[in-house]
Amino acid sequence: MVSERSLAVLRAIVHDYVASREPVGSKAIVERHSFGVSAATIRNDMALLEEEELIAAPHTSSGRIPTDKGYRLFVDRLTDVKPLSAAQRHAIETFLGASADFDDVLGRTVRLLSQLTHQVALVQYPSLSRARVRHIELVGLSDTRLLSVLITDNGRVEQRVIEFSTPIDEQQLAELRTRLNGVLGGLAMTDAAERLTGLVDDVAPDARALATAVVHALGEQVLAHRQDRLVMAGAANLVRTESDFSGSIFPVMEAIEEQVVLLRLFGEMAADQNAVSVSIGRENESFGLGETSIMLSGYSASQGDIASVGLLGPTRMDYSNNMAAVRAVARYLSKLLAEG
Amino acid sequence: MVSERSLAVLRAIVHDYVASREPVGSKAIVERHSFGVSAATIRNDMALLEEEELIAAPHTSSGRIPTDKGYRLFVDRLTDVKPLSAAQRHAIETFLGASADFDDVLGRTVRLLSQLTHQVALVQYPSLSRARVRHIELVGLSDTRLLSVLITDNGRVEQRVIEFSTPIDEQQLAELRTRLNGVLGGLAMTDAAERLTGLVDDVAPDARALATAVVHALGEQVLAHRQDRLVMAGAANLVRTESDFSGSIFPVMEAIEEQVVLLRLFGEMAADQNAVSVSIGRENESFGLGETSIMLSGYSASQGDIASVGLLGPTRMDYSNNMAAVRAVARYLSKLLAEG
DNA sequence: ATTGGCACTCATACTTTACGAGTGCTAAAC
DNA sequence: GTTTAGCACTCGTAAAGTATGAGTGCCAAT
Repeated sequence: MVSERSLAVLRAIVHDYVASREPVGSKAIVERHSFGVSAATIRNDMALLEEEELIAAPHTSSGRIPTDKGYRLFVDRLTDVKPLSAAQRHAIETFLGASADFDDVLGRTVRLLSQLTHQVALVQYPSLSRARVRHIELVGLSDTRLLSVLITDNGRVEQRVIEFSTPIDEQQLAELRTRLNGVLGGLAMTDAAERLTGLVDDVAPDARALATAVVHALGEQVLAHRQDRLVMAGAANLVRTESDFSGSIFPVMEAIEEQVVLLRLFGEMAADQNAVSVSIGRENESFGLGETSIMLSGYSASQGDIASVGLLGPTRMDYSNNMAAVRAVARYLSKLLAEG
Repeated sequence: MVSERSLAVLRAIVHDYVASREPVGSKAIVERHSFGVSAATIRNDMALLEEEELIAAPHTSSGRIPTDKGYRLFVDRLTDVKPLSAAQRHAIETFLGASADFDDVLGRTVRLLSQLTHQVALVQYPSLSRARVRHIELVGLSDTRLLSVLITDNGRVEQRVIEFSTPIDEQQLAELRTRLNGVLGGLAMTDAAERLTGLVDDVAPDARALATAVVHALGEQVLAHRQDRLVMAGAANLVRTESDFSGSIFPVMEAIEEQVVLLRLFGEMAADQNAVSVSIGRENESFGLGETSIMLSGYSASQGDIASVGLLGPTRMDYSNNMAAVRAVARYLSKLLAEG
């Protein structure tokens, strides 16, 4: 069992190592923190911590650095979420205050978060499932190409091009548009999706082909287009922290750009709206991100659709500060979207 | 004056240095290329090239590497644009073939180009000026918030949220929508912008406030929203080539993420549709990109709107291959957009 | 449980030495 | 005039040896 003081020592080690990037030794601890005991005592505590695999030595005779397990314990039990500084609060309000459309808000959000934390910030587009259909527009682009635009009541605009082998009949198109808006307008997406299936049957046979294709495309817009987009900012920060990675940051950069991996990871991590969940180091190994930590929090788009906002960085990061920033930004974002 | 053979030597040096990243010496040149002369002769040529500042020595007694001026000469006069390999052609067609909407096409384009060149690929959104208004949709999001959606005949969808201090009258909104579509539908953007100004005067006084705000917002959507967006892919490639930079790539990454700098740079470089323009090393110093080369070509969106597509990477890059790739992708992109 | 003392470890920095790729120059050959 | 062989010289890099010192682990005393 690890004593209370041992844990305090762990906290000190995490703190100092994050700040200095250098393995911290017993002597440095007694100097920088007021434990009121000697270095030898700290050494005993450190031996304990090492036995528990909470800290490790990069080489035989050097200071210790926290292990992933150490960070985990630190995050779960040793850090109290300190409130943001006044300057940080102010930054959030000015940065997100003057907001325009949805895309814009998410864009500002990631840039803000990456500035606050000096890490790569990420935000996921919320699923459309709880939004309501506000308007559907069908616009012919050419004889055989059609653009369907789906507008939701929370300001999202989703578009899609539909290709036909035979020319589109303007008349049929207008009827279909009216009909779609009449039937689907105001419905929640999930309900709209259900309604879509039955819709084709009522259409005059000669307009059947058109209707089928459009309905199919809309269905995909609503369903398949679930939570498959991320916005990112601050990739340069990954370069800045490059020395925290044992190898190259190339694979990490690739994973970030690929998005697919991150989306899976986001999916697996719970997106609690009132907490910040953290995934540390090797916990992300299966995603090729064994040396990075990801932290995220849920935010609610209107109607209670929940998506995630968070950040990614080297395992050695300022968890305390970053968690506070993620939490604050997530809350502010929810608030902002609820107002709109 | 530099002899013909000296230039051939420069070509060899550029080629070998780009391939190996190592300063190339006289001996290596006679080994790898069949000049039919001895190393000493090559040395004489190299002395000439050095006098002309086309090559330089990293340290007194080592091989030579091309200077920016050397690359410039190489690009302007020594490289012949080789056609792409069959595999590359194939990649372009399969990658861009199955295209959906405009955003999607540009997204695929950058990813493709970054894969072909192993550099950071960039593509600029074309201005809307020559596109035609296809449809304008005004959708109330709440009492005081309005979403205006502008759809062009080439499939672009631009959106904007407009905020009001007083509640929106649904009736007035419907009228305004009908009127806007009636007046602007089918007009080219530039003409539409002109028409907008006179439009407010004809509106009933009590709807004046609404109309003014909407017209103002639309004006901005059309005009201000000119060429201010870039899509990027392959940032990881910058990390891969990190060793080609003397310092950190951090500032370069920042510039790329900032976009503003790049957009200025894009603006200053000519966007010829039939050529690839290249800006090398110190030529970009004023943009904080003194160690990178940028190359781009124009592509035409429908109706002859021209924007740029290209790439960015370390000065030491395979200009020959990359120029071919940029040119091919730009052409294919133009063709694809013309068809659509 | 804590502490001072002390031997031991080992990464880092520094110096020295050796090596060799590559140049520049000169004088001879073509 | 151009090309070439020869050779002295430079200088970065790698290898090897040496010193330093931060930091540990352990033990016996408090």
